Amino acid sequence: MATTIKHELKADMILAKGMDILWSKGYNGTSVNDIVKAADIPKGSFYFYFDSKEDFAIKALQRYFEVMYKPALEILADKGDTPKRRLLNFYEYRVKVMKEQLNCTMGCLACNLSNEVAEANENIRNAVSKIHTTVLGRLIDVAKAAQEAGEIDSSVDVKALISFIEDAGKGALISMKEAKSASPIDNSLYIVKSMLLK
Amino acid sequence: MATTIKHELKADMILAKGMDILWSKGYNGTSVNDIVKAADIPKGSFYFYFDSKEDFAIKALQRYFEVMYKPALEILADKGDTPKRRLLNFYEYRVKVMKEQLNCTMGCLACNLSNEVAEANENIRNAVSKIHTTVLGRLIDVAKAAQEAGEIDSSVDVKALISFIEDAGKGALISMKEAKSASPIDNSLYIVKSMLLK
DNA sequence: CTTTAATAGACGACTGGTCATATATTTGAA
DNA sequence: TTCAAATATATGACCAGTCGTCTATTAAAG
Repeated sequence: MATTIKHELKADMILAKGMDILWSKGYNGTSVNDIVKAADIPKGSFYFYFDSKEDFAIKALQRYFEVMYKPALEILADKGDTPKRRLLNFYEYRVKVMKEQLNCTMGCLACNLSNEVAEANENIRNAVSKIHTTVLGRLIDVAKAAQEAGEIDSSVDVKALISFIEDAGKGALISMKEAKSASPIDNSLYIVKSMLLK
Repeated sequence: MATTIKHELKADMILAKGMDILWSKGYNGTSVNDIVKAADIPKGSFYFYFDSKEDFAIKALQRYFEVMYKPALEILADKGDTPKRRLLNFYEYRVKVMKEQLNCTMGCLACNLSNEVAEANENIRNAVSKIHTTVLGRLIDVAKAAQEAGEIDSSVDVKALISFIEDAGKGALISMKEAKSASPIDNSLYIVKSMLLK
């Protein structure tokens, strides 16, 4: 119905406005007041559009996946390039976004929330885990295709390698924020290339 | 003087009791009440021993370095082994502690605080940065020694490689907490070994 | 007039931090 | 050795403000 669409539209507007705060200040560092202020809505409205702050965070994660990961996954799936090239395009794209779009701040919303509350909040942990499992699965699929195409040596444990590279990327984001510098993510990309291109 | 020692001793006892909460629940997730409850002291006493919650966190980080990193750095400096072997001992020790002592929970206090509040709190960011810079410096020194001893190929950019491995370790801790599993840190160690032993 | 969408504001619990007061402990002079 | 003066430590009630949440009410739509 029209009302439902309108409802979803406004909920998405609140998510869009509030997501950045959650992203930069974290779950416990972000108050519902911060969100309603950013979205310029009355406080009472927040609970009309979301069950709770936790519900908001989970929907923000879903939105994050749609907005930030979908374009990256399209690069990964683009059949115009070889599998290995698509893998590298994916990694390069992420570094580019982090530098040009986010000025080496905020990092990854999913990683931030995971690191902050995964141990205390099972629902958020599951929401993040779902995203990371999906992305990792796609990456491994492409890497396997690269291996089958002879672009990656058959002796390589592709699943282990890609998981490792993905974790290295997450760690590089922590260092990036801590050092306020692009060098950790540049360095990560540099080593990943040397590993995959050797 | 005696009084100062007594003062420091009690402050350290409060730190010891409160550190675990800060470690597992994060900065914003931990209240001063949580700490005084864990340490079984009146609320007023907290502010006799610490200037603020931020001051407590910074001193907790220093204590974390003393308690958790010092033993690891001793392994790294142990002249009974070759440089490369010490490097591997260091990485193995950390995985062992994380599995046996921490049951694959909590991760690294410094990384947790860094990821949560580095962007919003300059003092905590500096405290964490100091720790990570120190540790990374020691690792690079040993890796350079390994290179000079011919244990690592002279073509390798040691600083870049060790920084990358360190970041990979941090990322693996995020995945470990998220997946509630040891496999990310096991996998990280496995790949690091294959990189250094090849 | 009924029903649903939207909102304002109050709710109790909790936040980090302060402070007056009370109790130990140490000090120096008698 | 004694005893007060001075200093260090201990304590929990209390502060103003904020937290996430909810309910009573209004606005709008059918």
